[in-house]
Order: sequence, then C-alpha cells, then structure tokens
Amino acid sequence: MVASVNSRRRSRDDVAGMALHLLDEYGLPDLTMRHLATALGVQPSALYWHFPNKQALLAAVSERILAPMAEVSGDGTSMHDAVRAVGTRMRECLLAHRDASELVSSSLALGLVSSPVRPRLLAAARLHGVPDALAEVAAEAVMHFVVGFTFHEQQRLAADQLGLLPETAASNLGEARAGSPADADFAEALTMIAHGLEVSIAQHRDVQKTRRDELSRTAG
Amino acid sequence: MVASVNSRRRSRDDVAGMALHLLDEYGLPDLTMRHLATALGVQPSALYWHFPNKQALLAAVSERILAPMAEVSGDGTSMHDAVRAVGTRMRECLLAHRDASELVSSSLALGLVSSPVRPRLLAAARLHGVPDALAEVAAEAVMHFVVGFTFHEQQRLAADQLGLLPETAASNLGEARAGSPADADFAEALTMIAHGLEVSIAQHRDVQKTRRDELSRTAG
DNA sequence: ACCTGAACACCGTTCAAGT
DNA sequence: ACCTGAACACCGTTCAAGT
Repeated sequence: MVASVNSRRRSRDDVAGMALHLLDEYGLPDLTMRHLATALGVQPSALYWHFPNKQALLAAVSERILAPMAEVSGDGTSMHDAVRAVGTRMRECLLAHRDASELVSSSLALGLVSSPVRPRLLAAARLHGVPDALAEVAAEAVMHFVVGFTFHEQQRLAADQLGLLPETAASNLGEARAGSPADADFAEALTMIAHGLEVSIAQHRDVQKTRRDELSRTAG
Repeated sequence: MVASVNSRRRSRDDVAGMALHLLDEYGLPDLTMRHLATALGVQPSALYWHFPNKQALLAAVSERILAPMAEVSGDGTSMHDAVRAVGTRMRECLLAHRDASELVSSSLALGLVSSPVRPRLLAAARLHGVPDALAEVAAEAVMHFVVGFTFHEQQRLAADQLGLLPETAASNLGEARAGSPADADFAEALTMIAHGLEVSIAQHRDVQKTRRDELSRTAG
C-alpha cells in the first residue's frame, strides 16, 4: 500500500520522511517502529542503525514539521506584529500534520528540538531595540501557549474523527477550515500575549528613564 | 514493598490513590496497569472493573493532582492578581507530583478533565465587571502557558534525575527550591499575560464607551 | 459486586550474524 | 555500511469463569 518497498538502501532522511507520512496517514499512536519498518520494507531492528532510539526519530520528524518556521521573520512593523506572525505561523505548522502538536510538545520538552519561536522573537527584539530578556520571556509564553492550544485543538479533532461526538458531528473535512471558531479564540489570546509584551516593554522603558533622570539629577 | 497487599476489597479511590503514589515514586513511564495491580495485590484485569481503561484512571489521578486548586479564588484586588494567583497555584499543583504536567496535559487535551483555571477566572471577572469572553480567552492563555511551561520544567527535572547532565549537576534535592531561576521566568511570563488581559479589558471599555457616545449623539 | 486466569495482539530495543 | 533473524522484556485489554 505504501510505496518504496524495493531493495534500495534507506537514508536517515528517508526514514524520517516515511515516519512523517505514516503520522499523517495513521496518527501518532500507530507510528510504531514496527509499522515504520514494514512501510520501508525493512526489519524493525534496521531502524536502529539510523536512529539510536524512537525519541530521536521523533525529534527528526518534529524538525521537519517545524521547518516552515524558517520562512517567517520578526521584521514586521512592531514586536506586537512579530509575536502574532510567529505564533500564527507555528500553529499553522502544527495543524499541517496529524497529531503534530503532541509530537512536537514532547520533543520540545525533552530538549531534543529547540524553540522555533525564540530566535525569531530575539531577532525582532534587536530590530526594535527591545532587550533580549523580554523577548525570551515572550518567546516562552508564546511557544507554550501555541503548543498547548493546538494540542488541545488537535486532540479534539482526533476524537471527532473517531466519531465520538454526539450531535454537531465531525464538522466535516479533516482539514481545519479558515473560519473555524478556534481560529478566532487563538488569535484573541495571541493578541493578548502580544499586548502583555508591549506593556512589559513600556515598563522597562519607564524604569530606564527614571534611572537616567535620577542620575542626571544627582549629577547636576 | 508498597503497603496494602492484604485481601480487603479496593474502591475506585483506593486505586486512584495508589496510582498517584506510584506516580510520585516511579514516574509516569512506570505507572503501568500491571505495576499498579501488583502494588494493590490484585490481577491487572481487576482494574478494569473500577475503570473502563487506563486514560480514565489517569483522569482520576489528574483530578486529585488539581484538587488544591479549589482553595484559590479570584477574589483578589484585581483581574491582574487573579491571573497571577490562579496561574501560580496551578504550577504549584503540578510541581507537587512527579510528571504531573505531562499527565494532566493529556487528560486536559482529551477533555477528560475540565480546566481548573476557567471557573476561577470567570468568578473573578464577574466580581470585577469584566465580560466572560475576556476571562475565557485569558483562561486559555494561562492554562496552556502554565501546563506547557511546567511540562518543560518537569521533563528537565526528570532528565536531571537520570544523571544526564554534564556539569551543573542535578541542582540537588528533588524538590524545586523556592528561589529557582524557573520561578522568576514563570512569574515574569505570567505577569506579562496578566498585563495583556488588562489591555484587552481597557480596549473593551473604550469600545463600549465609543458606542455609548455614538448612541447618545445620534439620539440627542 | 469484585476478582482470577489465561489469553490476544501488540510494543521498543539488543545483538550476533550476515552481505 | 547497512540490514536480518531471533530473542528479551515488556505493554493494554478482553472475557469466561469463579466467589
């Protein structure tokens, strides 16, 4: 059923690629070393030549899922926009693959994959003269919110697809449509976090200014 | 090694209680139906009289972990304080038990346990005349941030305990000390979210006022 | 009402040995 | 360098049968 069961040797990338394919097709619970090996036309033990263990394999898959994050940068008009752009993009990455948020959440928590939010928010901060420390705090808030929100969202989607809902039904179409209510909730909460960052920046500037004033007063 | 292997019948609560005990003692990966049964002096299949499956059992454990949330209420001086109080309390609940955030995260995502943040923030909102919708959005942001942050924090702790760190070492003592750097990061990010809520509230009030003004203008 | 015994259908991982 | 074959030490869950 799945292609490439011929006798050619597999590369590390082939393995990760097939794993991502199986993830989309059958979901995380069925992404087992044994199924993956079968799909590649190989014995399960063969996978351990390419990856030391399953978690390492899943980390490689996580990196593929987050790859499109490279395309977004915080070069917007403000930190506010950067937070929204990066957060929105990350949710898109996670929604693009089945069970991706659960997978990425664990890779991130285990430290096997680095935050895709942090470097982009740091870059934006430097562009706008905002201290790194504030960007780091915002990056944590954004990343955890996005992963948590999308995890919740995706788990509900998976439950729906198993036909566990009573009335409203699976809202048809596996793909999340553009105007979903979750979209609005997500956007609102993300905006709230962005607002919080702006307040923190303003407070920081106030403190700086007060310090300067005191300094010039004692000096003058 | 673990008590209560006598012949008395077990209640649902006994099972959940022992599960929480095993969680603290051996961690989530070793919290298996078989280990739990052994600790209770019972066959694995016996557990399925008390719970339909493992996830339901884990949901019961999650509820025990979150039980202390009942003690906190949003009756502080402001919404800002309510957000901080509830968020801080939730993190304390999760840090009080090994691997608790991973466990609770999945129960929450599966919808087997309801948000402990939502009702408390809603209560606070009513007290302060803030619309429910804003409290709901804030509740989502706070909950996901807290769970995500603490998940990350706890996973690092678990890794440390397995002696996987090179230098700084496991910062001794399994218990998280009061002055940990994670505490400060957490507090800062939570404050940022609280600030964001305040901005959203202010914006809402502005919109309301503008509407009232326009109304009285067209009416007068 | 609560539990046993036995089975079913799986897992991830290791490791000597092959090519 | 890359993979096979076979095993090890596990899982969650079901279900007839017992008391």
